[in-house]
Amino acid sequence: MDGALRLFARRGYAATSVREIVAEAGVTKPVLYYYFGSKEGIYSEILITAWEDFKALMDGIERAERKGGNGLVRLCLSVYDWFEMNMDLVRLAYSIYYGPPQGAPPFDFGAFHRLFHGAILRLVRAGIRSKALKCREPEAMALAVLGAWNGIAQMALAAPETGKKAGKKDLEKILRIIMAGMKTG
Amino acid sequence: MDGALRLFARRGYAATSVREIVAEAGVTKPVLYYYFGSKEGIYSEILITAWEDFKALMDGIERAERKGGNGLVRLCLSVYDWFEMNMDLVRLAYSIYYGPPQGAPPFDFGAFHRLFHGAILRLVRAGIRSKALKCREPEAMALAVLGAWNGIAQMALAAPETGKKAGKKDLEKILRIIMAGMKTG
DNA sequence: GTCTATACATGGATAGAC
DNA sequence: GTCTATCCATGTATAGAC
Repeated sequence: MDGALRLFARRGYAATSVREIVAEAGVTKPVLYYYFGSKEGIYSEILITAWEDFKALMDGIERAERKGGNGLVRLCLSVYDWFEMNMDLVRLAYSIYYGPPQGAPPFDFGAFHRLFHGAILRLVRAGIRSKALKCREPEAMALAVLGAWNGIAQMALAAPETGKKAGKKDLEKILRIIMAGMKTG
Repeated sequence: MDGALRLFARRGYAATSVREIVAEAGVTKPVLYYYFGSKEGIYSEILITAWEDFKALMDGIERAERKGGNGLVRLCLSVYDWFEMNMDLVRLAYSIYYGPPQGAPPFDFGAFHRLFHGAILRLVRAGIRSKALKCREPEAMALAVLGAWNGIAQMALAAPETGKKAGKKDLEKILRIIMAGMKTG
């Protein structure tokens, strides 16, 4: 599954052949069909596994949040850490969520987006309630934060091409700029 | 070329067959090979044409800028108009620039990005010189603006799935929020 | 459970008539 | 320049031995 994900992320779903996948894993075709049933099968299995992992991460953050307060910036940075450890998955997800399905079976990539977006929105609202933030449009504010996160993540994804190495530090910097206009006082 | 672009954007490069392209255009395969040489040929031709078009747009904005002043927000909105008229192209471009090449021949999608980014950065610096903006980090500021643009564009691209219809108005709103922290006074 | 060998569809691309 | 018919590589998937 790791090898298949790497190939899907680097060549695309349709452009990756079963031959390449099994070669990468050092096995033969019947092995793949025995365990996953089809090319679509291994693809779906990869995504379901990743989704469970992401849900667990967000659950953990949510719990930590309840007993201590973590903050918008911290949330974004934690998710960014996960992103850096799962870049292949995110590359594949982005390319299909925002782009063409490439012949791959349907998958609800929006679920990742909604879970993250929801967490941001909750924190923004909490900030407004506690008067740490002054903005009257929490929805737009959440979008601005999410947009910043996406922007940096995408620069990192495009990095091999551009040479620019966007990272956590840039994310922090931009988040601060955005929030400068929203903070009270 | 229009039909091919539509298919590439909706199914992906590798997942689109020459058969489908010629069927969409109402011709036969030899016609495509006569005019474009190969599947890669028609793909490259589409992208080169789009790139010329985008360059012309940015040239026009640049000229208008020199004699009158246009502003960051206006620039973003103009490019957003172009985006809305070329969503198929942008969908394809995003999916390959940020994602896997899908077996398509190399193309410098970064050029679009650099041209837009450069224009934003110039306007930010001009704003700082004229003391309309107070930020000391023009690079990060430009990234925040570009990120906002990308965020809205991507929500629009994902819209068929999510049902949320992000558009020009949302872009304007978010740009205002971002700039609230950067404006002087 | 894992291999070799192969079935069968579809892919991109072309030959050759008109 | 545009067609019909076809070539050949590659694709996913499986049969059947071990």
